[in-house]
Amino acid sequence: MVIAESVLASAPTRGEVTAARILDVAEALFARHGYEGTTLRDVAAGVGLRTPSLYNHFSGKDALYAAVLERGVAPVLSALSEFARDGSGDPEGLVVTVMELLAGRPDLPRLIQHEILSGGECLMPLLGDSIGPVFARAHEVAEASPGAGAWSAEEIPLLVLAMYHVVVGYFTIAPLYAELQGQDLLTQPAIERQTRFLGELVSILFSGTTKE
Amino acid sequence: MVIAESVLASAPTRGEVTAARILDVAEALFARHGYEGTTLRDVAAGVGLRTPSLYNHFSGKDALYAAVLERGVAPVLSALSEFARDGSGDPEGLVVTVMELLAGRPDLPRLIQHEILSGGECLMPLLGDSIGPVFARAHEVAEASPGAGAWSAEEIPLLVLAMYHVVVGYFTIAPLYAELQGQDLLTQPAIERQTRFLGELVSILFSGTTKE
DNA sequence: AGAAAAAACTAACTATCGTTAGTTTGTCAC
DNA sequence: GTGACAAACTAACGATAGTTAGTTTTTTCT
Repeated sequence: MVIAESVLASAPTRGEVTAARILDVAEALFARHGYEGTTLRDVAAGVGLRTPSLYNHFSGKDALYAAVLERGVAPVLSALSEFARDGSGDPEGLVVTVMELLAGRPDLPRLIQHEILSGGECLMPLLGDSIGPVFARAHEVAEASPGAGAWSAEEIPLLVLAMYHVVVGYFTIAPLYAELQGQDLLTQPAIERQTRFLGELVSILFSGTTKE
Repeated sequence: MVIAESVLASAPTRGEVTAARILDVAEALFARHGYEGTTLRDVAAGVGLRTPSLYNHFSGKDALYAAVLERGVAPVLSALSEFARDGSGDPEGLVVTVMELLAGRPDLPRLIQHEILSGGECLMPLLGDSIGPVFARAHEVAEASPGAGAWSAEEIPLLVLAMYHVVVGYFTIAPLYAELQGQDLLTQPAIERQTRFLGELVSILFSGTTKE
């Protein structure tokens, strides 16, 4: 059996194609109903398969869930790592990058939030050492900002958490907001507005510049 | 044994006592594992009962969940309504009030987040017209602030959503943060720190005052 | 074309879910 | 005390979950 192919890969196997389709359907269902609320029969039906056929691609429900989570979280983590790697990454650029990433996969934030609410036992192994550097870099940026000293050292992590929640929460509350205010937050103009808003937020909170 | 009774109420029936205990256990379990992930057998075991005994107090799992949600969400909604009722409520006071509320019931934010992730179909009937006035009042405050015009009209709802997510998200991510950074966000000093942080955030974002 | 491997299928098992029926225990008014 | 009612119990049902075994179809390689 030919193993995973990289950049110059050959055409994907039939099995790899259906495996990807399974991941797509499972991601949507896990994001909407959580792990316990999602049934393998629903996943199979979404793909157009019978339940046992899933076992030709994944060893079980747990493994499928882990695969969905890993595939979904990977691009975000790599963006975070790149931001924290060299000292050149600015928070505003990170926010824009992450927003573009999530806009293309609006199920991902809900998937991650479900995982976090359930304790994050499946997410934590994936985080590895991608998170620590982000906090470190946030400290650097905050201290080098014009309004230096505005935030105490113990407040920086709270600021990072706050930014995380604002970014992710926007997507998770979109369905409720649609029914509550009759406005779809996931349209392209709405997402662009939110991205602008986040940019201003970062500018105010990290650089200490008041809005003009 | 004489139990603590509310201000002017008669003594609670034995049934009311166990009903309250059922609600307590169910709230904790629903908050941790969500609706689908919580089993009535676990609820009963947590109370020290057999599963069918739950049906002496609630007509089924759905009704129990609805009761938990209603009891949990009521104080928050009344705080929101009071904030929006007369024009005197300031955002900082609201944030402090809500933080005190949630600090006393740290399961509540996770319960609400689970509900929102699942579409909020059970939450929405409870919201009624408690939410609209909050947005309206936010507009008033933002426009009457010293840095008036700093936020455009279309950004005010985003600001309200952002504040909501920062407040609620703090509690939902606490368990993961504990394992990730080895720090418990739910201790009293940590919550007081977060409350101060939120106060500064509101001050900056609503009043337009830069941190000194 | 034909053999071998991959990937679909049918059928069914075990466990556990929410729920119901019927019974026993406990509590309180008279 | 004794009857009446509330609230616990035991036993079990039907439905559905994840999973396995065994079989048939489809693809792939020579």
